[in-house]
Amino acid sequence: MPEMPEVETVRRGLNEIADGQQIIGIDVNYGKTIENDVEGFREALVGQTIEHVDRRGKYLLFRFSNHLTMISHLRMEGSYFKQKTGMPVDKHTHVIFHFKNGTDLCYRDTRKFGRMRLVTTGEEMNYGGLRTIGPEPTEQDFKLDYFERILHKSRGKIKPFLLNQSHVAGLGNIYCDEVLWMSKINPEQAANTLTHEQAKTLRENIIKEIATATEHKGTTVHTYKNAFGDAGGFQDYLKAYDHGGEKCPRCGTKMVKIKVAQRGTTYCPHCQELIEK
DNA sequence: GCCAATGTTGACGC
DNA sequence: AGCGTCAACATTGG
Repeated sequence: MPEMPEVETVRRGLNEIADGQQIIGIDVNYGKTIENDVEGFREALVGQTIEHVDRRGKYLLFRFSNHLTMISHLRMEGSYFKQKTGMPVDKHTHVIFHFKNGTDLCYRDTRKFGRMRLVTTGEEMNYGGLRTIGPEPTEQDFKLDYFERILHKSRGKIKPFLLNQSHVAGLGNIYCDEVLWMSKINPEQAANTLTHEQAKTLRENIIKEIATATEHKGTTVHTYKNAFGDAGGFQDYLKAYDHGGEKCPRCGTKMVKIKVAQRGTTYCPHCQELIEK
């Protein structure tokens, strides 16, 4: 369940249950989840205490007492949950952190795409997508002049542009369709043809949408229950995503679902008419 | 059986 | 170099 509002919701949940907890053992049931050598990972963390969990874009950053940081990315279906030590886990639970207080922090991921990597704190920005990650989608970090500058350099369509985390962090397929619908911009419009007004509107909608979805603890679709973040309620407010074939809430035209950059994409052909240039 | 699913990345081409 | 495209990763559900 992983766009930024969902990851932020998970982060808040983790801070309630994992902050200050000492790890006394780790079970790894699927080795590929851990990008480090699994034995080294275990040895480095057993005995350590989780001080806090931070977030950058869709990446969770577990801060440990001994100057270590665990980068955790949930990808498509990763989730965390807590239970009492000794309770059984199913076959999709790949990593279990045993806490000294008699609880387990479990990582579950049906598609096995999620990854964890242990690095020295301060070095995390040198790994994976964090190397090139763009600004957080906030008023302070995501400036209009920056957005317009990179839009004009682009050679592609606006939707894949927004999905690229090096342009702006945090948007995924759901919120991308939503902000384009809100902004009345066709997902296939060339990014470098957006007008000043369109760029301004789109930026404001991105900031607003991510904040509002986070307030609602994110969106839950096609996923399971009982995991952090899955208490999300924002699915009730989605206008475009998952509404293909239904009437546009703004104009009543039938919404269309197409494929853009290999991702399902829903939009209103009337409100979001494609402007060629 | 076929396709699609809240994501990222490495390989390849221009 | 940098950007865009697309297959691959693995599993489940319609």
